[in-house]
Amino acid sequence: MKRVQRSLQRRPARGRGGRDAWPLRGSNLYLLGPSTNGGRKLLHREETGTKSFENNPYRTHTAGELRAGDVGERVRLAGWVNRRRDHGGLIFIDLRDRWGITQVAFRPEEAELFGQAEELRPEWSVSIEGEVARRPEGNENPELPTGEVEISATALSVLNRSETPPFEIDRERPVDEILRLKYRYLDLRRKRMQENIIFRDRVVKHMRSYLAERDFVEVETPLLTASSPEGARDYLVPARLYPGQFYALPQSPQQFKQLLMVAGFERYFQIARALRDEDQRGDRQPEHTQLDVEMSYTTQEEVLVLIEGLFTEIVEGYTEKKILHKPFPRMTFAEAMSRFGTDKPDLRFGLEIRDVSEAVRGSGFKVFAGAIERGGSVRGFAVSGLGDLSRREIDELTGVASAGGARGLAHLKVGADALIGPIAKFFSPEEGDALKVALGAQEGDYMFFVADADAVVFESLNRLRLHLRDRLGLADEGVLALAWVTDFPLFEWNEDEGRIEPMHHMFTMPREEDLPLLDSDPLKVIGQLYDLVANGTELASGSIRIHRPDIQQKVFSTIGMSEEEAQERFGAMLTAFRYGAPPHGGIAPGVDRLIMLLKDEPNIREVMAFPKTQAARDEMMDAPGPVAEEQLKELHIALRRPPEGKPGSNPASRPSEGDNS
RNA sequence: GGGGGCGUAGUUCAGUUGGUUAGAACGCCGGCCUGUCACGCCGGAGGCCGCGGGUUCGAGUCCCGUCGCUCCCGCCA
Repeated sequence: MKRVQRSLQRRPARGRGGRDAWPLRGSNLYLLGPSTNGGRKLLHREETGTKSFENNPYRTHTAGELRAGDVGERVRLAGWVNRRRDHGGLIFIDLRDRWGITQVAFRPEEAELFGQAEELRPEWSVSIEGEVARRPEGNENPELPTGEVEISATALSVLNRSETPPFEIDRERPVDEILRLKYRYLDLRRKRMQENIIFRDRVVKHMRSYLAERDFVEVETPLLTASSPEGARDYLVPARLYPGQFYALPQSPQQFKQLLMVAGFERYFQIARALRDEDQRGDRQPEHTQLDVEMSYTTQEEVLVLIEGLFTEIVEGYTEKKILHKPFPRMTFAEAMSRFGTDKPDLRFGLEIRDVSEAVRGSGFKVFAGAIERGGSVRGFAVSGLGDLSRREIDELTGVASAGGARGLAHLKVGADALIGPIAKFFSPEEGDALKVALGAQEGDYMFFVADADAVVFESLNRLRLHLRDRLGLADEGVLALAWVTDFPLFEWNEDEGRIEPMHHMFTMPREEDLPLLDSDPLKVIGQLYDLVANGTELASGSIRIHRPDIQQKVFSTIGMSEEEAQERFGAMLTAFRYGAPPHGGIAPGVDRLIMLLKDEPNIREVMAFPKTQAARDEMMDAPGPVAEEQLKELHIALRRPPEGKPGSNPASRPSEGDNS
C-alpha cells in the first residue's frame, strides 16, 4: 500500500537578508519559518508534489514537477547546475534539485543574461526565472518526467559558485571510497544516494505510522548508560564527575524497553541507534539503526503477525519486489539447520540438504563410516547444471566447504548407469541408488557430501549452497523469501570458555513445556525466540521475555551466574520485575539491512548518510582524533601511550601534509 | 589479530619481458558552434606511478617494509 506521507516540514530558507535573489511580489524572507509553511506535503518519489512555494524567494516550483500543462506560466526554480550544453548561440542548463531535473534554455537575444549563462559550471547553486515553454516538436526528452517542457530563462541569479568537484556528481561510476566519504555531502547529491536515503526515510516513516495506528508509543532511551559485559564490546564514555568510571553507549535498548513494559506503556517502539565496538563488515557499522519494538501481555504469535504485516506493507508498498510466500513460512531452528545448514536460510532456491548417514553407514568408505561412528553425520545435496567439473573447479568447491570446517568435500556424478568419481568404488549399486533417491538426484547431477560433526557439516554445506547459488545464478533478485525461524535453543555451548551461555540474551523465556529441562538438560530447552530472515539475511530478532523472578533466577544459575552477580549487573531490572511485571516480548528489525536488501545494495554504507570506513573512521569529520590534554585531565584520564598519529593521520585524506608517521 | 584484492592525471582505468618522451576516456581551461539532453568540433594544461628502502647500467613494472582503501575469516545480532 502506497501511502501519502504526512506533512513534512519544509526546511525554511535561512534568513540571509541581502542575498535574496529577487525582490519579488509577496516574498518575505524573514517570515519564512516552520510556522509559516503551508503544510506542503512531500509525496512518494514518483509523484510530483504540490505546485507552489508561497513566498519563497528562490523558487516557485520544484525542478521535477513542470509538465506540458504548465506551459506559459512564469516560474522560478532553484537548484544546482547539473550540466551545461553550450551551443554558442544557445545554451541549455539542466537544473537539478531534490525533486528532479528541468532543462533551462538561454537565448542570445538578452545579451547580458546569455553572458551570465556562459559562465555557469556544474554544481553552481542558482535560481532561475523564466517561462515554461513547450519544447519544439521532436525535441522532447522522454527520459525526463519534465521532458516535454523547458524553461525559457528571463533571469539568472548565481547563489553560490562551486569549485570543480573531486568527482562527477552526475555520472554513475565507481569512485574511491575514501573520496566519497570525505566529500560525503557531494556523494549524497548523487542520484543513487539521494534515492537510497529518501527511500529509507519513506520506509521509516511507514514504520512509524504503522505502529502509531496500532497505538504504539515512541519513547527515547538513553545513549549514556551502563556497560553490559556480555556480547559485543562497548563504546565507553568517561564520566567526568566519577573519576575512573565510564558510561557505555547502548548495544541496544534492551533493558530499557523491558522496563518500559514494567512501566505500563504496553506498546513501545523506537527507531534506535545501537552501537558496537567490533570490526566492520559489508553489512556492519559501529552504529546501526533498529526498529525496537516491545509489547506487554503479548505472545510470540502476536509479535510475528504484527511484524509480518509491517514488512508485507513495506515490500509491497515501496518496492517492486515479490514476496515469495504469504503468509511467511515458519520453520523451527532445527528444521532450518537440517534443511539448509543455517538459521538464516535463503529459500529462493533448492539444494536442500539431506541426511544420508543411514544409507552409507555400512559402506566401505571410511571417511563416511568414521564420521558417523564419532557421532557426526553424512549429509549432502544434489546439483544440476554444473556440467563436467574440472579438477580445479572441484578444488574450488572443496575450498568453499573447508572454510566451514570440513576436511573434505566428497562428490559423485550421476552417470547413465553408474556413479562417477573417485569415491564411487566404495559404494554398492544399492547404496548408490539409495544416495540418488535420498538427494533426488537425476542423471548428470553432481552429489556433494560432507561427513563430520553436525555443526561442521551444516556450516560447510551452507557455504557450499550459497556459493553455488551465486555461481549458478539460482536466486531471483526480484524475490524476497521472507520467513520466520522459531524455537531456537535457549542456550548454546561455548566451546572456548567451556560453559553454557544464552543464545539470544538471558531474559528470554523458555517454552512452558521445557521449564523442567532447565534443571535436567538445559541445552535441550527451547526458547520463545524468533528471527525474521530473507534471502539468507537475518532481518529481525526477538523473543518473549521472562517476567517471573523465579524463572529468571533459574536461568541465571544455569549459566553459572550467582545471585550477587545478577543483582549487581541487572539489579534495576530484577527489582522492577518484583513489582508486577507483565508478560512481555518484542523484536528488533535492523533498518539498515532491510534497506540494503530492498535496494539491492551490496554495502551498508550505501544506505547510511554518514557511515564510517571499514577501519571505523569518519573521513569527513576526521574522527576519531586526539583531544587536548586539558580535556583528558578533566576526565581523569592518563594515556598509557601517546596518541598514534594526529587528526588527519591518514595520508590519503590529507595529501598536503604528506607522511607523518 | 589473520588472509585475499587494490593503490598510476581531478576521476575511472591501461601500461608489454625491467628500457629511455607514462597513455586513454571523462572532467578541467581556451576557442568555435541556435535544438542539445553522455551535445559536437579544434586546441591546451594537468603525474613524487601511495610512502620508505633494496636489486639493477636502468624500476610504474622485481624484492622487502610501511600506510591507506576494500572484501573475507576471527569477532559481532
